[in-house]
Amino acid sequence: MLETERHAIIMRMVAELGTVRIQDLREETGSSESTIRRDLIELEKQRKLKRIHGGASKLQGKLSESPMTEKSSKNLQEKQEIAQLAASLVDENDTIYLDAGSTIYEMIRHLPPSVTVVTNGISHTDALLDRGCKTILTGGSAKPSTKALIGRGALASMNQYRFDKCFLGVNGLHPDYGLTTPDEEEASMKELAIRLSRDAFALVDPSKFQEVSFARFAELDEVTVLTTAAARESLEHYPHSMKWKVTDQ
Amino acid sequence: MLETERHAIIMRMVAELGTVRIQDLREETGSSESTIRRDLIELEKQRKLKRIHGGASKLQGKLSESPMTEKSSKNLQEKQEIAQLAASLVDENDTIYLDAGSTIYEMIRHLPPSVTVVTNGISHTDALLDRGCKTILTGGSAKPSTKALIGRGALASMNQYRFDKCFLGVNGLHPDYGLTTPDEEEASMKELAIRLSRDAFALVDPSKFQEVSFARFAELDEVTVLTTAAARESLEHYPHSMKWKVTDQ
DNA sequence: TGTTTTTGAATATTATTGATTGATATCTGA
DNA sequence: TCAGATATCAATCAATAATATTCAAAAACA
Repeated sequence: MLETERHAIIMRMVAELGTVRIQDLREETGSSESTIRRDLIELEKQRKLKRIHGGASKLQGKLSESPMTEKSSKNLQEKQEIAQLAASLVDENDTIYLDAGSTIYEMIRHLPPSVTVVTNGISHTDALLDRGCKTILTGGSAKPSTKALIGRGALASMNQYRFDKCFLGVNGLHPDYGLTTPDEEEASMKELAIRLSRDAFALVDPSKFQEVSFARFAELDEVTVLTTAAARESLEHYPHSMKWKVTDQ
Repeated sequence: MLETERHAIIMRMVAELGTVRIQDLREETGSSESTIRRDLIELEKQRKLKRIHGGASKLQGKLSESPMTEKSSKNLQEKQEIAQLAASLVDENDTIYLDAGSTIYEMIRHLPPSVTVVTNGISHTDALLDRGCKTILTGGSAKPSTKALIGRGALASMNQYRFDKCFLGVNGLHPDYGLTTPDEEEASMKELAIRLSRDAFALVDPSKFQEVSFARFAELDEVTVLTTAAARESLEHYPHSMKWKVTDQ
């Protein structure tokens, strides 16, 4: 069994189960415990997972996987629905900001080609250009794990523009803690995007409800939250001042 | 079995399976292990696949390089030699600027991982991050054909930095018309890069000698020209004030 | 025919693996 | 809370597998 094959198996199991123990991986791959251990060390170094006593767990929030290798298909289905709703809010000739991240990525193929898009997601460029959109990247440091552009240069670069709308990914949506995301620098980008936009939208799939991540980037009433109809019942736990938009049925 | 046949088989299997082991390829082609090994080395050099311990896997950051139907392999060979020469001029911990373009791309895998790289070539990011370099993109509009970042935003973004060295692609090198390139906006980027760098280098394969393209971005003596030894005889047609560096023999 | 290129086998070098060890962390039941 | 039992971990080492290198035979070419 090749190293890459083992890594693929490990990542798949981690993605599916959330956490796995070394013994299970040993059986699944037919390799020895030492080898699995070494694999986990390697994968942790690549920021693909987190090692825990007895096994490994997936990184929460962080999309260590590329936009293509998606998690569960249910999750993907939800993301696509929300993304489609988000794209439907974009008007012809709008100038919009798109956050990095896989949920936002799903919006691209529903966008009108006439929009001008500013983004800090390097992975979005191919799809945006294919779609025919005018595509502008913020500058800045490329973050290896998510390929998001961040840092001083990215903020300065974004600050040159103003947007009709911005669309942001979110890792936690909590009544007390507001909108949060694991990376402080990405949080700064989101924060600035909101300030520079006439309207701000957060794409939140139901798994992010009641979750809290590290860095807060917005209060609950600063953005319009887009989510699935399935989450409708959860809405009562949040302040009435919030703005929501949910998908059909 | 012809070399091209084997290469076709290998590429097909890699494309279908994602990863293949050498033994399978050996059986499939009926060639010896050594031959397969040589094929894989060759295909890796052509950036068609990635060699891994025990076999080969397909490139993941691909998409970007495919439309670039590689010209003659002689041309590629020359580019690689020049790129290697260029990379050898980079010191540990340098901060450098890399132009967009395929010749410059070939430099990346020879760079010391300790360098900080600023670039306007979106296609370079994957390779730079794989290499472990600190990677900074200039912002700006993404040009669909070359995936270069250009325009006001790109210039403003680059202007935040200063470089030890910059490395530029060139389309024409002419005794009277200096260094030229087809796109005016890319020319502006090159021009500014030279101004912001302590040392500027142009990578010029021999087919560009005596050529003239649309937009001039530098005089002949503003940069050090890197080229192959094969071009040595052409050098006398150019002013003596120019600085050259040529590959070995 | 002589020359160059390609190939496959042999060998030396390097990387990966799995077992073993002692150390460290977690769990259990008082 | 503690101590003992158990499980997991990091480090090492020998065995194995994969790789690079070399060389001579075979094939392709002129």
